[in-house]
Amino acid sequence: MKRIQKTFFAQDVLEVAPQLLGQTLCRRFESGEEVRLALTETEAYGGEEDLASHARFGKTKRNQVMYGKAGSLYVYLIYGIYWMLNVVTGNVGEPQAVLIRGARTQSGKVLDGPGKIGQFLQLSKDFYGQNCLESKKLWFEKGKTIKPEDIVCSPRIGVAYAGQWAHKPWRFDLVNNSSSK
DNA sequence: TCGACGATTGCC
DNA sequence: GCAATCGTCGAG
Repeated sequence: MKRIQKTFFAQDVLEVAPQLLGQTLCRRFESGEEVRLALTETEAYGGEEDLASHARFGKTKRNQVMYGKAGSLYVYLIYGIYWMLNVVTGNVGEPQAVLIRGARTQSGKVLDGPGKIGQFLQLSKDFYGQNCLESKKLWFEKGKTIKPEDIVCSPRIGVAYAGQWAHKPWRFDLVNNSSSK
């Protein structure tokens, strides 16, 4: 299998987020077991001007990795319970990231929601700042290419505080996967 | 330092 | 409808 390279993640987040649909997310556990997920739902977070983004207050201890190299993993704890998985995109200095919201296992199990993804992948703070171009624990491989007409855009989830930015259609779903929303 | 709260989920 | 649970953030 072929690991997805830096040129892909270095694109603008609005290019990367939809193009990640259908690609393969790979995880190697401590036991040596490897699992692969087909991505079905993503969300794009733009720069500091995006009031829905963690970068809206500028660079902070938590979000600094978003300002770094494309392909870096931005993993953070939400509600003290769930670990969220993001991949940094764009150029260094531009805090962009894609949130992984949904995927399907090889056995067909549906992981619907970012918290469940993190649970399944057994994420932790150790993943913060890892680079998916090099990591032995988490990376992306070339999967299926999704046709534009099979992608559905809608507003992002859980960002009502973001004013007009909450309405941006920056959530991307597979069309045959969006019925449950 | 302090108080508030979140890119969520599941149970009441 | 709301509690769980804690690190981070801006304010004081």
